[in-house]
Amino acid sequence: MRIGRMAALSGASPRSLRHYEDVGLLRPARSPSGQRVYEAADVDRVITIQHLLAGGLGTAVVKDLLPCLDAPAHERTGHLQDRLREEVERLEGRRRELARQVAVLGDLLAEQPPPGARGGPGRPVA
DNA sequence: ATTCTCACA
DNA sequence: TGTGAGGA
Repeated sequence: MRIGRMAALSGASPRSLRHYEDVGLLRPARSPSGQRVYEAADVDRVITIQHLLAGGLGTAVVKDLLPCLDAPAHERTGHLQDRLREEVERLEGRRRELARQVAVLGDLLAEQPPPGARGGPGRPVA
């Protein structure tokens, strides 16, 4: 199938599909005229890639996990699981850091006097 | 009508 | 990642 159909079936825009190829996530064949030719079996792969990307993984990480996604379920090394756990830990750490920052900014905001008529909001104070 | 590459206020 | 140009 060509890029248009893959886009429709996977939900990834043609733009994204070309991008995935640029970063090495996909290697569709080419027709003699230069058009990308995708295998029907790649639809799942593209969908999985989108899930991983949506989960906040970088393209480098996703690229590293591709062999796991291609390998038959019975001969997986657990690398995928390890990597996902690693990412979850990293994101949870970030979540805690963000919560801390939200708390700090929240406190600062609470200390601010209500916006008055003069010297309204938006004016940087010295 | 589709897709391709390249480039960007 | 979107958008548009210019060509096949």
